[in-house]
Parts: sequence; structure tokens; C-alpha cells
Amino acid sequence: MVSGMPSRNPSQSARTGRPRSAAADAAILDATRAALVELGWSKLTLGDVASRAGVAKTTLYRRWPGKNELVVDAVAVLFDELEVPDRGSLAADIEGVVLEFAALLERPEARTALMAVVAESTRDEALRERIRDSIVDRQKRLVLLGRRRAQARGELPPAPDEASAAHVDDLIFDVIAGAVVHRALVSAEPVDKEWIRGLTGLLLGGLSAATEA
Amino acid sequence: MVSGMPSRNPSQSARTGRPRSAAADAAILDATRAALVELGWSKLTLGDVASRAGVAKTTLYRRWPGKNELVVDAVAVLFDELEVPDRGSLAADIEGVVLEFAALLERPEARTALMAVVAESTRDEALRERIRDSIVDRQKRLVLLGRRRAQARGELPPAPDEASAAHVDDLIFDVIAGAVVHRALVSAEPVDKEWIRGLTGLLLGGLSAATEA
Amino acid sequence: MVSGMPSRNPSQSARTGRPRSAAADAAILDATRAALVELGWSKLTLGDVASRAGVAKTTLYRRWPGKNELVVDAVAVLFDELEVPDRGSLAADIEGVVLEFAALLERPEARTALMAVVAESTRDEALRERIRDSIVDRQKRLVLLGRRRAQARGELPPAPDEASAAHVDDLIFDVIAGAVVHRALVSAEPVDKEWIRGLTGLLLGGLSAATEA
Amino acid sequence: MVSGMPSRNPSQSARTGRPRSAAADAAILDATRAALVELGWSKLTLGDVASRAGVAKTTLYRRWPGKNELVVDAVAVLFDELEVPDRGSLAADIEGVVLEFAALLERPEARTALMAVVAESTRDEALRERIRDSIVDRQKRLVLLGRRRAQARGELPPAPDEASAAHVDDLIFDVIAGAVVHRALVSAEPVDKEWIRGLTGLLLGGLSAATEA
DNA sequence: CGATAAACGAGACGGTACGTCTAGTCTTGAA
DNA sequence: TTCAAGACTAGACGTACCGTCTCGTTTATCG
Repeated sequence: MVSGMPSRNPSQSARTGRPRSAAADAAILDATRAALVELGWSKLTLGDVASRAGVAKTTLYRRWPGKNELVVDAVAVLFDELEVPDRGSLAADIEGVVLEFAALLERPEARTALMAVVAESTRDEALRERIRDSIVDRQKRLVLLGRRRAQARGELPPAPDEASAAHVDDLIFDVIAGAVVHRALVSAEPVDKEWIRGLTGLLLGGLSAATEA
Repeated sequence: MVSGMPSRNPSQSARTGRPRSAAADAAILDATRAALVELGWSKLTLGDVASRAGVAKTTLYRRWPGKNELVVDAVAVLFDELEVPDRGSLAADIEGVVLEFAALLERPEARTALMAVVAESTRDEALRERIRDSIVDRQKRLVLLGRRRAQARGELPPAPDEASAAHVDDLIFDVIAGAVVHRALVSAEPVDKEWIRGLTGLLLGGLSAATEA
Repeated sequence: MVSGMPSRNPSQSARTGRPRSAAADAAILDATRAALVELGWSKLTLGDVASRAGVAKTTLYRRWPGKNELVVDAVAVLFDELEVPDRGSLAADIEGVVLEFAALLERPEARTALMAVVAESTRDEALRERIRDSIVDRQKRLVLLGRRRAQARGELPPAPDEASAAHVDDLIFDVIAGAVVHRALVSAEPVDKEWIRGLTGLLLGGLSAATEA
Repeated sequence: MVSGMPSRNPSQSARTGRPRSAAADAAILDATRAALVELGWSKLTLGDVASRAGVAKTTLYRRWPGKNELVVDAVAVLFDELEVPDRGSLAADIEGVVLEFAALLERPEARTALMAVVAESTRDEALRERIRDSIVDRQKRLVLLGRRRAQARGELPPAPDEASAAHVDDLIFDVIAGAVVHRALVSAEPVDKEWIRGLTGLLLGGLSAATEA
């Protein structure tokens, strides 16, 4: 199943009756992003999204359980656009992906939505799953790719075993993503080139120290 | 310093009229934390907080502009309880403070509130200021203290100048706080001893590499 | 004629969407009268009316602009119950209708509501219209009927022309209704048989004197 | 005791302490009338009256129990300005006083206040008393004076006994006042010369018919 | 003259209702 | 069976007044 798609009736196939409009899904997600930009998370209402999308509220509720899940689906695709540019060195690759991530966090729909759904997810197990599936786990590919590329270049030693490599990947993922998000949204200070260089230096130092040991 | 306190009438001193009840402030903030634990951010209502506190809604609105500001003040004190335990080495000190921070993020009122107000702050400059003053900047003392202690122990070289030291402190702050928050709330995985050891190792390696250069 | 009914969407026909519940209208008006009896005008709240009627506040506000208009509609039907009993003579007819009117003004919902909405109408042109349409003009039929009956009996000469007859009708209407209301509510003294006999005598004398001239 | 004055401490004289400001009474009543003109009964608030009068709310509540009583006192003096002009005949006298009364009912503070306090009085015995004492009974002097003058002129026979004369006076009072109020405020049509002539004709006819019998 | 006592302004207080908004569901007729 | 439309119940929102209270201050009379 492709993430981000609202679930079809799960029990059995709906052979009879009018089929759901495929266009409606796209219109709703577009409208959601547009409303996030204009209004932000807390002032976004599903009634407004529905009318922007030219769709009845019932249509919307038939496909998503509520605001949280809709917004997760609406912003997940933004994160899928992230890439690790091949800039020739691990340091440059890290700087490149961080720049992209910082640019993403400049977009108002991402800024306002990300923290909000995470906040909601602290009391909603299903939402936490959805966020993990649609956003978090999908972006770990960036760390994996960066590491493999560095190993191919000889900048990092080959992984002794997959399990411990995955642990390190997870750590690096949380450190990079966490540091950037914290800088951008909590400390509310610019993620500029200088800061990124500092972060990259810290990481590379830490990684090489770890591999030397 | 009196941060975290609701603002008295700012223009001029209120010598006249009935003075505001000091007990009400405490009751409201206690009620806010209790409601956060029970209901979480999104189901917390100011009417409920008021009635828990045994206070009229107007009293609450007279002192705080809204839910965001109230919650910032209510949880800010939780962050003030963080300390850097002196465990004899920089590594142990980092592990100690991260453990404390992780414990704080286990508390439901902190979990649900922190991300939520940050999300709101992306569209509210005044709220951003308030968070910075009441929470973020106040906790940077932890990094400062940890660094000074390490320098006193000789684990880190003395700072060449204050400005660049502050930059490094800020970086370390965002990396540690960001990584822990991201691990706990976004990745939604446990901040356990093993993970903390990995993070600490990465940091120490990065720091020593940086100071050797 | 459907006066007293809340206005349907005025611009164009509502063919689409769920139709408004007809039962709700009746429940709301009943609840309004009941609340007027128990609480009186000034303590009647729309929230209370809604909950008595088993209806949400929004349903109420969707149909009436506010308390004034709702109460006018709620009490207008009481006035429609007034009749001119055929007692065989003009004097007896007048006494009969005044007795009925006095009995109406004994009812607490009418007492408390009538003056209140009139008071409000002194600053609200639309409300003035509504009162005129729903209450005042509808009751002028009583005077018209009484006059026609008296003319048929030969107690009053036939009207020379309709216009002047209407003027006299209006005068008689204001005199009778005004005198009874003033006695009952302003002077706050009983509208008993003796007083009614005096009023009737005054009117008959005045009418016969006018027609003799 | 002169009506319209707020009650001093009733039990016994207050010899000691700061005496009440006499100027405050006047300022409050003036402010009340001004607020009635601007805002009308239902939007008049005691807080606004107090601030218009340059007085604290407590000062106001120390003197009047509430809005109803304050407004009765504030408008009662307007009614005391009514006079029966001596125009030489009973018909002309009636027309004169009705004209004055109609002019009074054109004043917004009187229009909005009179019906409102009467409406409130239907559920408040004490208020009913206050209205009777401050307004209603005081204006019956007008009917008494008109009757005596007409008797002196020989237009009406002398009263056989005082009791029945008082009954007739009361009836005439309710008829005139009621008709004018109903015409002006309920029917919401102009109390113009033509209508007044009709009313006067009706009354004179009725009175002469009664005295002939 | 100093003590006492009430009235005063200011404004905070607990309440209550307001009229609006949004959530999520339900009921129509049309596709 | 879905769809657009829109009415429905439920309940929070933030505001406005209510009538009371608690201050510090003022203005009188009385001892």
C-alpha cells in the first residue's frame, strides 16, 4: 500500500454504488496545504478545507478520521521531496541535505503542521503510527543513503553488522533532524550556512572518533 | 528575574483598586498542569481550567491572553527544575542531564504541551518570544554550566573568546535538546541508557575533534 | 397567511440540503412560552429555551435573529385566540372582548412579553414591523367585526366611506387596547366588570355622539 | 417624602461618617438619561452610567437597588413637567395635555424607558409600587385638574360624591394615557392633531352621555 | 485635635449569558 | 453507494455585565 492514500473500505471490495471520486482526494489535500499556509494549524477547519476543495464535508469525513490524519497525509508528500544531493564528500552531502531540510521548514505549511501533529500524537497511538509510517521512517532512507555513499567513497568503514549500523543510523537521524528542527522552531534562530557547518563538523568528528575506537 | 509571571498592568503602577489575588495565579497554573495531564493540549479548555482552579474565566483572561501563553507559563517551571548533576566527568554529566530531560519528557503535561506551543509559535511572534524567554534561553544555562565544569576539570580547553564559545554552546544546546526531543516525540522511541551513551559518545568525539583542530 | 412563522431562506428556494425540522419550530415556541411563564422576559435566556426545546442553540439562531423576534412569534398566537363573542348588542360585545383581552393580560407570558417587546421596538424598526404584522394589525379584525355586527344590527349607521371608517376603527382599537393595557399593567389595577362597564359606557356614548353629529 | 429621591439609611440618622455627595445623585440621573438617549434601555449598563457620571459603581449601588429603580427615578421627573394648559374649554384642555404627552413620548429616553420598566414591573411588586408612586399616581393630578376646571366652567356637572368622581378620573386617566401610549408605541403611528381631535371628540361625547344619564 | 466612621475611586472577583464557531453526524434529492 | 448541500446536537470560544468585594483615600462628626 502506498502511504498517504486514504484507506478504501477495508473489509471487502465495493462493487456496487457510485465509485469515489479520485479527483476529490487530490483536491482535498491541495486545499489542506493551501489552508495551512493561509491559516496555520490551529485555525484550519475541515469545513473550510471542504469548501476550498469544492467538496462536501461528508466526503472528507468518509476518507479521513479527522484533522490530524488529514494533515499528516497532506504534508507527508513534502518530506518525500527531500533528497541527498551527491556533492562528492560526506561533509558536503550532510550540508546539502540539511540545507534542503531547512528550506522545507521554511515553508509555512510544514512549519505549522509538523510540530502540531507530533503534539497531538503524544496522546494518540494511531496517529503516532501514522506519522511514523508516512513521515519519519520514510526519511531514514536519507541517512541510509548518505552512509552507504560515504562507505563507498571510503570515508566511513564498512558496517560490521546491519543491526548496529541501523542503530547508528537512527541516532544520526534523530541528531540531525532534531537539531535542525530545534534550531528552526524551538530556538527560532536561522539555520544558516555557518550553523550548518558547525553541526556538520560536530557530526563528522563524532563519527570518526566512534569508528576509530 | 520574574519570568513566567503574568504581566502586571504595564503602563503604570496599579496603586488603586483591589489588588490581584496572588493565590489565584498559583491555583490557575496548578490547574493547568493537572488538566494537561488528564486531557492533553487539544482538549484542554480555559473554562475547565478556571473551574478546576476555583476561579472565574474572566480572572484567567485578565492575566493571560489565551491558552498558548497560559500553558507556556504553566510548563516553564518544569523546565526550571532541570539540573546538571556533577558526576565527575563531562560524559557522565551529559548523560545525567539527558536522563533528567528524558524523564521530563515522560511527564504527560510536558510532552503534550511543548510541541503544541512550539507549533503555535510558528505563526505568533509574541508567543515565540515568550517561549524563548520562559523556556529556551533559561535552559541554556545547563550547557554553559556543563562546559565550564568540563573546562575546570581540563576536559575541554578554555574558550578563546566568549562569542565563539556562545556559538558552540548554542549548537550543543540545539543538538542535545533537539535529538532527545526528536527521539522521544517524533521517532517515538525510548530515550534509554544505550541510546544516551551513543549520543554522548558522538558529542564527545565531535567536541574533541573540534578542539584539536 | 403564514405570519408568525420564521422566515425561510428568502433569496431562493432551498431545494437542496437537509430540510429544517418543522417539529423544532413548535418545540421552540412552546419552550419560549413556558420559559416566559417561569422566568419572565428579563431572565429568559435563549440557551435555556434551546435546552427546554431539546434543540441546540444554533438551531434557534438559524431561525430567529434574537430574543425579541422569538418572543414576538411565541406570543403572537395567544393574541390570535381572541374572539368577539356575539352577545346580541354592541355594549355586550365590547364587554365580552375586553373581558377576553383582560384574561389574556392575566397570563404571565403575555404580561411580561408584550410591554417588553414594545419597549425594544422603540429602537428597532424591523422589530416594530414584526410586532405590527404579527400582533397589532391582526387584532384590528376584532374592531372591524364588532363594528360590522353593530351596523348590521342597526346600532351604528352604515359607514359613509371606508377610509374614514378605518380611521375610526383605528382610534377605537387604540382606545380600547390602550385603556385595558394601561389599566392592567401601568396602573396595575384590576380590569374588573365594573371598570369594563365604565369603559363601555364611555365608548358607546362617544360613538353615538359622533354619529349624531 | 419627595418621590424620586434615593432612600437615605432608613433605620436611623447617620450622624457620623462622610455624608453622601448630593452632586452625585444629580450626575447619576443625568447620566442615566443621557445613556438612555444614546443606547436605549436594553443596552444601558450601570457601569457605563457610573463612568459617565464620574462615579464608582459602588456609589451607584449604594443608592439604587438596580437598573429598574434607577431608570424609574431618572425618567419620573420628565413626567412631572406635564401641565394642563388652560385653553378655555375642556376640549382644548384635553387636546393640549395630549399634545404635551405625545411630545414627551417622542423623547427617546421616555419612549424606551416607560414600557421597559412597566414590563419589568409585571414580575416585581416593589417596582410596581415605585412606578405607581413616582409616575402614575402623580400624573392623575392632570385629570383631576382638568375635571375641576371643566366643572368650574360649567362644562361638566359637579361631582355627586368624591368616590365616584375618583373612579371616573381613573377611567379617563387610563383611557387617555393608554390610548396615546398605544397609538405611539404599540401601533407605532403618529399622534397628530387629527387623531387627537378624534380622541377628544370621543371622550367628550362619552362624558356628556354619561352625565346626562 | 485626634479618633472614628462612613462614603468615595478604582478595579479585581465569581458568575452568567451572550452570539459565534467548529466538530462530527444526519437527512434530503440527484447522479 | 457516493455526492453536494445544509440542518442538526454538542460544546468551547472570548466578551460583556452583573452585583459584590477589597483596597487605599477622603471628608465629615464626635470625643
